[in-house]
Amino acid sequence: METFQAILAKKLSDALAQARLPIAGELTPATDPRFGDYQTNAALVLGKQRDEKPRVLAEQIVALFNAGDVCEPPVVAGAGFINFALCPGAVAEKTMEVLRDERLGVAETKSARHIVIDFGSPNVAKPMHVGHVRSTVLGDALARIAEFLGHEVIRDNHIGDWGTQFGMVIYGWKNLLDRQALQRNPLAEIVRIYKETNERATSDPQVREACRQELVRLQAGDKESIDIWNECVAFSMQDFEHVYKLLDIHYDIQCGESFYHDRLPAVVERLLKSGIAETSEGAIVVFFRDNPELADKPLIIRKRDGGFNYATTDLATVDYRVNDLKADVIWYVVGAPQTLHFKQIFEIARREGYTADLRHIVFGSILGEDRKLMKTRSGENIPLRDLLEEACKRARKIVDEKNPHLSDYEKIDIAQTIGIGAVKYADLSQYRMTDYIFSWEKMLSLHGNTAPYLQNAYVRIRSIFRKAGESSPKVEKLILGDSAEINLAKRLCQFAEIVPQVLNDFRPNILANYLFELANSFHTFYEACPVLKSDEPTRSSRLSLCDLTGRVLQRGLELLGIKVPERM
RNA sequence: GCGCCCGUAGCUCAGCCGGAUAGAGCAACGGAUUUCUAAUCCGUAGGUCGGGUGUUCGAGUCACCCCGGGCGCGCCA
Repeated sequence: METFQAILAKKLSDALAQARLPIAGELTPATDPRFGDYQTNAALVLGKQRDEKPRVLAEQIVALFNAGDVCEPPVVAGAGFINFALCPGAVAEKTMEVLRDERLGVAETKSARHIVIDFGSPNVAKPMHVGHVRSTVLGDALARIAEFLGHEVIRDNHIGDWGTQFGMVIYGWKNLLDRQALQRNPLAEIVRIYKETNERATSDPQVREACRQELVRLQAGDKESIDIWNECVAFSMQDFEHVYKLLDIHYDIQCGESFYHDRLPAVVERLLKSGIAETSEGAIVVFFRDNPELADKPLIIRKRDGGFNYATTDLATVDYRVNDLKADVIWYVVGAPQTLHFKQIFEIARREGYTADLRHIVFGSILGEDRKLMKTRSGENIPLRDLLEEACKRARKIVDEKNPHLSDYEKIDIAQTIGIGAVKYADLSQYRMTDYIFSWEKMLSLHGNTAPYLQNAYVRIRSIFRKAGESSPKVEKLILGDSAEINLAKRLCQFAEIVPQVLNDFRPNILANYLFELANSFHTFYEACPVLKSDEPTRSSRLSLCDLTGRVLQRGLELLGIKVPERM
């Protein structure tokens, strides 16, 4: 099934061929309804290339354009734009096609890739906090969309389970652990001993040295150290799993840093052998002398003391993903501060001859109302678990107000769907690069571009079907009489154009924005066009539009990792 | 000091490869409802796109220079 955009683009290139003109410009949705439904700037681009008058070229193109029954004869406007207005009949037919299609018109990609997506990546012995929200939610949404488009996706949780911090954790475990506290709340106790050790180490060189010794023992495979480490990892994983369950997120593999531990020496040896790395001041370092941007920013892959660092791990990770997992694309959904680091890693991978497409998907921070990094009043990171539970609690309050008669069981479920959806949507509806200000009021508002607003549109549709006592009707032909009906139908046909766009530049906010506009179009339709009260065949036609709108909303939100309730 | 990112309505934000008179939501103001969930819709008002110079038929978008904010720059991850 082809989108209108694809059909018109094809017709345009046919017309250009007939006019003996090369393909130029682009065919995009109209910037304003006054210009019809689609527009092209082809004549403007060609005019510039060939030094001819754009409007004259546009007239030539229009004359040769075979509109068929898809659109009205195109119109030249402005400096040389060509505008296309769809025929209502074609819209009705296309909407029927979408209605009959499981995939709602979205084509599978013709070039399926093996994509490893690295997202989330929490640290062991530290609770997941707000800082992990964006990576986790964004990575999951990209994974869902890539999968839907037909790519083979491996979701990898690159857990921080092997850093320097373990020297401190193990020291704390041996010297400061409160067994009872550990039983009550394991992660909190592990965090406590880590923090306290960290403080002591800062002021006391002896403690620092002891921690270093613990780290050496762990890395040498000492049994007691490994046991403690295992226990800490297990406790942390429990916390992660709880959060992932709440968020409805899963991973295909969770190869943390420790997974690569015994591969690190080989990485360094290889790079030394190939001459990419060299010894400098006792450490093994990679220089990028011929790269102006990185010339003064070398990367250490083995410390003077013989220890490896995260750069080494990341290089081993590239190796594993490409050679063992057969990835030809790797997406790193990691915050902006690590931009330089990934430039260095990618550059080394390139020098080693890796051809996989490595992308650092950068994103901004979540800020508190004070415009600073979101923290608790005492300056601590806010545990993600608390944040999500707070979201559900607040959503519950709204459900209690709006729909008190629902059962308790139902309310819990609905509150979770709304609360978690709100947190995710607040993030995904924003361009990923901008820092955004976290606000409960805004994200849980029933007005505006929020998850609850979209969920409510879906709920209203479900309500119609409950009242009708029937499921989607069988119709042969849609009747698009009212302008609200035509607009809604056009909007529904655009879903297939929007979804693939998200991956152009990793912008789920494009999809979020589309869904918001769809919900708007639906509400306008809902106001203007009675469904159940109208006579056949209008009734069935409108019921079909409702059905399709519901399915697109549901699928679209699902691609963002957000669920819809049946009532709220 | 060098590098990267950001600066758009009172507030929160869209605006991908340069395209027509810069758009939403919230807040403000004015209308609509004995409802298919008003948890809504329709309308009004609100802007020298941080500032400047340049590139061209055309710049919020590209280049360069300033201003303001954030982040990063060999032995943490």
